[in-house]
Amino acid sequence: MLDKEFLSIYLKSLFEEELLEEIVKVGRLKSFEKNEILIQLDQTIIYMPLILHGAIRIMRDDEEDGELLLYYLEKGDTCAMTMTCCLGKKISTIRAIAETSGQVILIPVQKMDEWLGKYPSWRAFVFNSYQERLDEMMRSIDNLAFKDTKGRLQNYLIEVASVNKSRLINKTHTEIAYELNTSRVVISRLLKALEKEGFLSQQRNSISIL
DNA sequence: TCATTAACACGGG
DNA sequence: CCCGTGTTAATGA
Repeated sequence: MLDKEFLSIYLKSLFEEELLEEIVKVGRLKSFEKNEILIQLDQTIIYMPLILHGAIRIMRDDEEDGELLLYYLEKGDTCAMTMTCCLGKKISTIRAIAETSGQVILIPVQKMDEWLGKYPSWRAFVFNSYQERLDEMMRSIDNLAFKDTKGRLQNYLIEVASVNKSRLINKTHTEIAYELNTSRVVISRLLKALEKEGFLSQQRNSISIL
């Protein structure tokens, strides 16, 4: 099912030959559909996901306070939370949901550990991913701490447009409110305001950024 | 001032 | 009829 030719299309620039072969040997290809829940809260992680294409949103969960979008994962990314979970053999503190359909390679935890010492390119990849996720988190925190809801909404829309590779955003006000952890009334009001400013146009069930 | 909750009207599918 | 949207009124941080 997994063959080297196929993998090379996505990962050639990232890893050396032998590592690609190992990935072919132990990795499992998984396709996912839009809105599929890939990792649930409190789930034990046994695979590390490597994203070939598509986008996945990572949500932080809080019992009292609902959920909040942390960041998106795209082609070539892997989940930093998963990596810490794997190394510490911990359960997940996040939820991963498919934003679009796509494919991932699942790599068993033991292998990811083993490769760290064996392949420089893997080591670089892991640290790099970690660094990138940390940066993303910092951006999210800045967003939360220093921007008003309108600014957060604008950034959110731009990010969603970017991962979906489309200016059309097929989300309802309710869904957006949920991901930004605010109420729908506010989203409706702000979207209306942004529409008046000429930042976007609205249709039922979708928004287009101009 | 701006967010939240509840309530209601309107319209499309 | 149900859902998504627009709006208002009351309350709170």
